[in-house]
Amino acid sequence: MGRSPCCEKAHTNKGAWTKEEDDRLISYIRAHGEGCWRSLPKAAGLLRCGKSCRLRWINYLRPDLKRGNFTEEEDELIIKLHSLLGNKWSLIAGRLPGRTDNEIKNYWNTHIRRKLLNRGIDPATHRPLNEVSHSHSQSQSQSHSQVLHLQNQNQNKNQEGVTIAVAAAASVSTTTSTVIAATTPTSIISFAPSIKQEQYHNHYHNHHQEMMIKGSVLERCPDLNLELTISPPRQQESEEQFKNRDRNNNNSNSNNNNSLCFVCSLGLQNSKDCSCDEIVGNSSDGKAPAYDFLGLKAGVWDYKGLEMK
DNA sequence: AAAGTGAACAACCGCGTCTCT
DNA sequence: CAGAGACGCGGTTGTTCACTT
Repeated sequence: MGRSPCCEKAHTNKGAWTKEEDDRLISYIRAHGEGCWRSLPKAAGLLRCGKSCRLRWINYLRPDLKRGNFTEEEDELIIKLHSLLGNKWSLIAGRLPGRTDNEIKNYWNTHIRRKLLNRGIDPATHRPLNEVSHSHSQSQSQSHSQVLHLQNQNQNKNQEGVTIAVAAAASVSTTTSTVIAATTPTSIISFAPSIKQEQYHNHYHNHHQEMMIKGSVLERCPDLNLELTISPPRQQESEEQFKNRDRNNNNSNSNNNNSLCFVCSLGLQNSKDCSCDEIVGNSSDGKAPAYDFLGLKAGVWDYKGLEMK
């Protein structure tokens, strides 16, 4: 049985949007908010498919879009994130305020891909082009699938989910500066409801495979450090316990006053999104100053947060 | 000035996943 | 639990524009 079309194609416009259509869409969403894309076109008086409206709004009309050229820092961040996440454009876009997945995807294909090739790096694997790499492509796909798996699992998260502590420390080097990024070692991914710790171990292979995943990420991106460990679910921790732990984390990092938040690291000091005051990053050895890489505020890496804001 | 070519990016399409009934 | 509808994502295509010949 085939899938029914998302709209009556015979009665919908296609191709470039007109100013009038844009205005209709904007005013409708201003009045009623986003969502219900299927019914939106009719309600807004647009002869468009709901999907098309959603895409137009998200990629072009949304008021919080940044537009304009990508900065060198954004370039490097995209490369880092891509080496970690692969073609998960929406996840990457979630870490770049004001940028859309489509925009980043296009930018990758037109600019960054070439840039990496000029550097002698394979944009698909982030490895030197002259490196023949059967094993590398294997580990690459493995780590990407692991990330994907984490994402998928987390989409099912609920109150009883097992959590996985993630110590993610990363340094993002740019042409103008070096920003050290780190999160608390107790960063937590909320996990699938139905997967208990034992199941997790079965599901996420044995220790050996775990090390391979870590290894593959580190190999491709030596300044990224991902530590996967098991911790009790966040929900099992009382509010007070959590606050205490959070406080301790902050205290232990009181010397890291040089930290930059994510927004500032992109050169957007004084932006409304700046969160320098809230920086909680640290590293287990206390050596690295930290900023909130991947939005890991308060040590909690809610993986869902990696998706579109 | 016109034709050809490639880059950039907006938009479309198909499919996987989630949610609701 | 199954099926249908809705949404979101990633790959691909189409169009426009700038540059070169």
